[in-house]
Amino acid sequence: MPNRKAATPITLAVVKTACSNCNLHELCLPLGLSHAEIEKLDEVVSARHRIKRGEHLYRAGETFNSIYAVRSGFFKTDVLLEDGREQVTGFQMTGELLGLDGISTEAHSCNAVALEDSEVCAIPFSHLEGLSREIQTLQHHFHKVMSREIVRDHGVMMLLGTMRAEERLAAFLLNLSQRFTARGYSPAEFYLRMTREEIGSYLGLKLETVSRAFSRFQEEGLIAVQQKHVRILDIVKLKQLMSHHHRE
Amino acid sequence: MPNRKAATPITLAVVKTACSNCNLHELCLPLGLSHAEIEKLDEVVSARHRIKRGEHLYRAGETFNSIYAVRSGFFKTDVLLEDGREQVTGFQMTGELLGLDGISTEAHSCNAVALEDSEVCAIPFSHLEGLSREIQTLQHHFHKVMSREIVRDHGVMMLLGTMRAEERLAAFLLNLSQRFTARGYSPAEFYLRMTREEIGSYLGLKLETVSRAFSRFQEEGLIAVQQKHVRILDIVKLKQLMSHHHRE
DNA sequence: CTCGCACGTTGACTTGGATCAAAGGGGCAC
DNA sequence: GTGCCCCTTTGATCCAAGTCAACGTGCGAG
Repeated sequence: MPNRKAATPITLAVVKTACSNCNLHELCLPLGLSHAEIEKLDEVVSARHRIKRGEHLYRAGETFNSIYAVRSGFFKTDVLLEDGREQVTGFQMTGELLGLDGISTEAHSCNAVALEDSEVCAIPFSHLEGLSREIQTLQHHFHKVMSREIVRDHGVMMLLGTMRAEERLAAFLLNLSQRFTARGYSPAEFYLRMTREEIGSYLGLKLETVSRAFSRFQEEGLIAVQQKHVRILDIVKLKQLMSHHHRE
Repeated sequence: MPNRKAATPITLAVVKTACSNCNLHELCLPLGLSHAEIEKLDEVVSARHRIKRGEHLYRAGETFNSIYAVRSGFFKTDVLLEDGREQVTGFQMTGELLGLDGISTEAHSCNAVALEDSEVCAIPFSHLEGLSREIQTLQHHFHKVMSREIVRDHGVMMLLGTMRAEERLAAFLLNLSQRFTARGYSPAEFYLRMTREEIGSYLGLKLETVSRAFSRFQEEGLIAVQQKHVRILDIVKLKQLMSHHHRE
């Protein structure tokens, strides 16, 4: 029961971020914190930024200062090779953190691009470290988030290293479905924010292969797809696709 | 209590670890700590374990309690799919940490296997968190290590997602060379501890493809390879291999 | 030391996904 | 509203790596 609402009247001069007013508690950094602890976190989370579709939140090589929590919208992160080859390393949605890769060298090691108009909360990393020396729950949760990123990356390595094209796309769709569900959206129907080429880059496939796999899934009645709109029709078969090896 | 060089081969009582006596300072967790701080870390690093070649340090699904620092030896980590497909997610050598993936769910998410007789220092994770609330340098360095793991994984995703077989093997050899160098070994000559199949699993290739790529490199005078012994003859060309896209 | 078997190499053939090409269609800027 | 360009789909062909097979070989268990 926050009584601070009454304390701050209508004055909205500064659009200060406030984790305590944010409905992303259960997805984002404040998970498990007491109300008093969240208010401490409020002081650390400096500001909210708006990023328009197509704009960079940060670029590889830039100095690392803050990590970012996605308040609303959708991002991709990617790495570029000198010869222009691109690997999308992840897609980030509401409540997920961006910039963890920058801690190691104090410079961002990838690009973060908004795939739709988005808002992020910037969290100066040194402040976060300070606060997590005070609040054990915050420290532990932050470690879990970093570790989860490592586990996620291992999952992608498994996908890229051992799966066939259709398995990869099935895994991708099921992962999206599960993350939309966790955010209160439909598990079976969603809009993709990324192009076929970006999906392909993430999955280690060419855009034509992604497109063909979508068509095949549709032919077989697993999904209904029209451009970026996807409806999952047979989630069971989609899951089975991944557990069968290629030869039956 | 030091001077355990003449370790009796029969009594394998767990030897007390001491970071302060360990020559891995500059690679391992104590990096940047003062002498007094390292002594605090000594109290936390509970014990050293010997792991014989082929034995598991931990298995996917086991409860997570500690992370491990490789004191000597060589490990691989891998993830298994239900249908038996395996993805090697990494190779760990002296001074590197194992088990970071277990923090997120409090259970290990992969298997860690010794590729040669090895020793590890177990670091109970809750103690490490406790100490890193006290010692800012330790906290920050631990965060850097986790972040470095994420960056490394992104590198592997790039490799798996965009590179051709020979580029992958070149990247792999150069990475090993660089890590051996950092440990004071020759940058140009080393023994592989893993089989062609394990290399293949890590690189998303079949063992025959790995073998053929080795042979090709040898034909072209880039390396001399005989079984697990590798000598790099032309590091410049090996690096060039990676920056050219497939078509010239 | 030596014997057996796991590991490695090489060849012939197959194939899944890449490449090249061409033709819609839909969303966004104006 | 409308026009253009990017995104997507689909077809035809190619090729890098996978698969299948057979034969070496060197290491470590005994």
